[in-house]
Amino acid sequence: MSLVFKALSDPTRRRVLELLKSGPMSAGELAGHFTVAKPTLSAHFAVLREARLITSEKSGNSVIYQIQMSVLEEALLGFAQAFGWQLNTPETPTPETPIKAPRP
Amino acid sequence: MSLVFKALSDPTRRRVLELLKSGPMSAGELAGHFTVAKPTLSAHFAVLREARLITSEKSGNSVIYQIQMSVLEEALLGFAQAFGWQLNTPETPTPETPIKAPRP
DNA sequence: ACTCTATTTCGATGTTTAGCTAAATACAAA
DNA sequence: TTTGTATTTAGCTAAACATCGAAATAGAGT
Repeated sequence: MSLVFKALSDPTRRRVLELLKSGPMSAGELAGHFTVAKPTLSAHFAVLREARLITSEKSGNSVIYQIQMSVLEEALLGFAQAFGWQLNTPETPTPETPIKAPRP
Repeated sequence: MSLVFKALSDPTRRRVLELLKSGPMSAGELAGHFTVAKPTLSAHFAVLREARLITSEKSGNSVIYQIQMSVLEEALLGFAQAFGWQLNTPETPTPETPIKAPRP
């Protein structure tokens, strides 16, 4: 959990996650959205990977990064619960308050 | 937002927030819950104060710390929204899915 | 095999962090 | 005013971090 929050404490890394939210993307493509040097960005990738927030996969001569939403969810959920809060993700609606299936 | 996440990236600081969740507490009282030296803890307080997650107030010869839930909420809410998530706090139930007031 | 492109590793540098002990400060109480 | 308690500041070390340019690596295509 500390690793996740540490990863989230940098704007560049949060932006990377946001970009990956739309779908997997190569390191180079990601780099196009930032002004920092590629080695710097590569280090950011490493931090995100260390926190298991992203996974990498080689494809040809480029590296495709993919977000791990479940890890992000779990960390935020865990923290929110400690404060009596409730986190609803689109994929995981809370059983107690179902949106669909209105009672007839 | 970065400051908040940075503050949350340390277990001791998260624990401090949890303790303060139950109500304001003096620095000494808080220190009783940790094994780290008091100056170290004081530095943690400074980080939390910098992120505006806590406020301090002198009372007699002790300092009372108080959590600022709104700041925590705002940061987490802002982040959750960027990911299409929804954060429900007890004080701020979402209008779209009211728990109380079932339709007759 | 060579070359081009993409990405990471390496090495250097400056900044930040967590932790400590010892000293300073602030206030209360005697 | 002196004493005692609570908290912070000062000064330090060791470890971690951010950033860069340059070099190394991996694969694709010729």
